[in-house]
Amino acid sequence: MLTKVQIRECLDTFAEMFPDAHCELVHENPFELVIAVALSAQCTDALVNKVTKNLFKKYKKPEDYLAVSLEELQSDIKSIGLYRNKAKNIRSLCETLIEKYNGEVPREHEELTKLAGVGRKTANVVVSVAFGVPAIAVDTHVERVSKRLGICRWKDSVLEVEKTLMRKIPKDEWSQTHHRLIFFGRYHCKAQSPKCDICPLLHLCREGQKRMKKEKKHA
DNA sequence: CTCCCGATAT
DNA sequence: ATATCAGGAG
Repeated sequence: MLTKVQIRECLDTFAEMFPDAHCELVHENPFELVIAVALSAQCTDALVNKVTKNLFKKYKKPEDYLAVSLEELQSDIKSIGLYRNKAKNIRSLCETLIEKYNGEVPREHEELTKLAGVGRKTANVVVSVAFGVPAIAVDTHVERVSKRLGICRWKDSVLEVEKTLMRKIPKDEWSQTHHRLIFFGRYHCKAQSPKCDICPLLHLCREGQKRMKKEKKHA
């Protein structure tokens, strides 16, 4: 496990590598963000953006998603995968927004998680990106990077990872760090072929050092 | 824990 | 061919 000073070094390095990391899901309002994040489960941001480009032209309000057949909505998001669940969730989510929230996206985390297809991670993204509330959404990248670097433990659950990160990172840096962790994971510390050979944090990364040794043996 | 699932990288 | 992708629900 990394020390407080070592974690500070990680945060500073993330800042140098990705100074303007941000939410890459294209959206113009909280409603579009909720839809985009709900669609993004087990799918790349790039693909979500490709689909929402047309989707957000066709569907502007919650009512619009309820005006078409389930099959039509499925077909509109099919290329994203998990499309049956996601189409069902979006319809249910829109019904709830209309019935309980006057068609608006609620600002409270607890209310957000009551929406179909919106779990803890998605709610964190929405409160953080749409409403400016400090939060750390732990997705596959944040989890992988935190575990590889030793910011948290390998056996930690997603919730434990989030708690650890909140404990070890100053609150006013949560949202920024969250996006930098994602960029670091997405473009540098990748799942399949991490760039350990050029990583500025290799000296404090057990996992990276292990990988480099293996690579040497293979060569 | 399993299932949902197409697109893309390796 | 297989792993992975801004996860959530049952």
